[in-house]
Amino acid sequence: MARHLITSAIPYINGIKHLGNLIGSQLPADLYARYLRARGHEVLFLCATDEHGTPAELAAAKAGKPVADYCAEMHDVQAEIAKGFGLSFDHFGRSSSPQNHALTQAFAGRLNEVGLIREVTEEQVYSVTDGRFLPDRYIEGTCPNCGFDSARGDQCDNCTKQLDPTDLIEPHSTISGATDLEVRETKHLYLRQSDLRGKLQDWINTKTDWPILTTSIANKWLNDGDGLQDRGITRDLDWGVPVKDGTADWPGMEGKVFYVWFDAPIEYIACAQEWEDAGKGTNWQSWWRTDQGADDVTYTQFMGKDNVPFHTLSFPATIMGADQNWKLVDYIKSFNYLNYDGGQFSTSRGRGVFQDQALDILPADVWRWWLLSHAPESSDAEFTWEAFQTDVNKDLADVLGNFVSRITKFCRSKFSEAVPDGTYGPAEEALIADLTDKVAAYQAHMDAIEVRKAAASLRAIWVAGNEYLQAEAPWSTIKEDEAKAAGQVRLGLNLIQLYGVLSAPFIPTMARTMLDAMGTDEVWPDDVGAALNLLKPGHAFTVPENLFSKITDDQREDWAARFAGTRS
RNA sequence: GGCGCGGUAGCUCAGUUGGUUAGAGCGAACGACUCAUAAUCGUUAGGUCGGGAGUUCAAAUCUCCCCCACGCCA
Repeated sequence: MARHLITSAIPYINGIKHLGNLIGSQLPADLYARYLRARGHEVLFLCATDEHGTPAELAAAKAGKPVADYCAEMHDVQAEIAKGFGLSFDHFGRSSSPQNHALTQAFAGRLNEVGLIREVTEEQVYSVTDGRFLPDRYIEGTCPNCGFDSARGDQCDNCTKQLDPTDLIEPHSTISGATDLEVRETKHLYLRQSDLRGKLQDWINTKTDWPILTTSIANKWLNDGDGLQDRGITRDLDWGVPVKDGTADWPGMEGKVFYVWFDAPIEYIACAQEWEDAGKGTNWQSWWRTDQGADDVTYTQFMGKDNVPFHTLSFPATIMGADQNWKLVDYIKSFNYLNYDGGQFSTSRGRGVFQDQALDILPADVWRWWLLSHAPESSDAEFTWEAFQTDVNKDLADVLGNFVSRITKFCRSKFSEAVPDGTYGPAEEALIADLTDKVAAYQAHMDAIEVRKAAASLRAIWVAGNEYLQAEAPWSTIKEDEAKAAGQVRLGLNLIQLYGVLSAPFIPTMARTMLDAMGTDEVWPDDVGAALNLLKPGHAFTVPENLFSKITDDQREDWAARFAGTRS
């Protein structure tokens, strides 16, 4: 038994996420967490909402609510959706928690103490009407190069020329439309990441087993141009973690907050503290401090590719720089994007299926199975309604669901709703040997977090059951040798139990239904032969409702039309 | 413009350090079966592995050039 710390990238607070966000981190993380727990390991699986920054403030303003209230509400909404998808977080925290405030400030104080913080005075555009400094992308005006009237402060989308906000003609705030903009001086803190470049490079170089996607992105940032740059870790905003030097005030930094990308990863740690404070566990330090028991912890992070630079460099820079025995990540599993019907999912245009809508139309397990079996591991993946329909109908209804139906109903009609008494012969021994290999392959893929391959091997295990039934044909056997047929049915019923256990990480609800119908608990089949003898003759079971009803053509067409356009 | 991941059967994808007739699932055709959600099982067809050149006894797999798609950055 080992100890595994697992974190999923924390979703941003401003609204409900689409399916791409789900398969990009939370869902595979949950798969892995469930698998490791099933294998008997000790797991701490954490996630949270990422709540600070300008987009949260703007979303709250749009909703006409104080930002703190807005975030609290949206946190609950996201927590409910996560529950709906069966995400088995040990705690779903908030980056705005008091624990994260204190820890973020403590990290900053420590980094300052060891000389890794420098102060920089820079000029930024201030909007008098908005009462705030404006990030470049929130300023628009006419491009001095091409005359395009909606050029942003960082770049003109029309002629692609890179701009400074001060280059714009008739600049205005995109938040309020205000034109009374002025340039003001403001002071910010920078983390001297460049000082840590060598240490980070050495560390990344040891990670030869990481996905190429992960290390290539890290190396690019370490080596492109002048190499890793120092990074501003503060902002002129109201909503965030107030800048402090540990617990002391930071002269000249009054009224400023830490940049969201500084405090968000620290929430991974603070979340463990929240977990303990919520009474869900004890000794959170034993998961995060190598001097307090975390030496034997394996830490795995899941995220989309856009998050990789922050997890391979910025956050490790914080951890290494602090030099206080904080746990570094052991393995980063990163994902590409899921596209929707030939294009991108678009939150702004409401294109694609959002998580709440997905749960409205179909059970979570259906989404879990399709998304996981098509996880964008090696490249971007493609969601189409046609593929989704044929895949889930085939896999979940025809291969798995129908297997459960045919064997339970056959037993009920020819024997009873109890496991019949019959022995296993050569055919059954051959199946056990075959399944022993297939289960080993499944475990190997799960251990390696090869999500698609694990799904394929699980499916092969389901198919093996149908192959067996087809070859042995108990419906024919029973006509001349009832005892032999009884053995075949007993094996078939035991297979349902086996499938329930093995499938649980992917489709926990259906798996639960299968195990409940068989009246058994979840016991991992370390010995497949023993596992297929778990249900003894006489053991009562019930015939479950169909595990999954197929998606009809009408439903598919309806949904395809409904989610193509704008979300109301 | 720079960089990154890709470009393998109709579709979605596998292909370890280069090595016998390039694989899987879906879809298709045909056949078997009839217990079951008209489900299942089997067989077959199908690819000059984006294009070109090179290295090698041997390349989807290495090198160079080009084309295409997507993404990131400036």
